[in-house]
Amino acid sequence: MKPDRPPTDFETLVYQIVRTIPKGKVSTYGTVAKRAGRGTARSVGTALARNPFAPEVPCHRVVRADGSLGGFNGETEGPEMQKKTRLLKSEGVEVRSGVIDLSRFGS
DNA sequence: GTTGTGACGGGTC
DNA sequence: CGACCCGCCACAA
Repeated sequence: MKPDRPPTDFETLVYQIVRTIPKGKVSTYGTVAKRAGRGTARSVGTALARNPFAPEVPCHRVVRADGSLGGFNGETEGPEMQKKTRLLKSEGVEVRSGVIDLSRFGS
């Protein structure tokens, strides 16, 4: 199991930015990093991985730069669609083969 | 202070 | 196309 650790300033900053993502849209780790003005996609991914505010911070709205879902949920075309992907679609994001059209949903 | 890891990104093979 | 490599920054040991 992964022991919980108190979030640092950088992580809190990332959570705050991700939390501002409008429904039906998605952002990328690189974009969030740019918004944070600190770190890069690597650090943002690590921060979201430790996201202690699961329902509060829509980490599922954050995807990779290529439109791939990322580590939170990769395979969507299986017999049972993952919850996060389904939720993403519920938000109005078109997820095709585990890939999102950033051309339309990239905030 | 140094090393290793990670929900990434872009480039190269 | 996919697979592989290096570089990036933040965090833990």
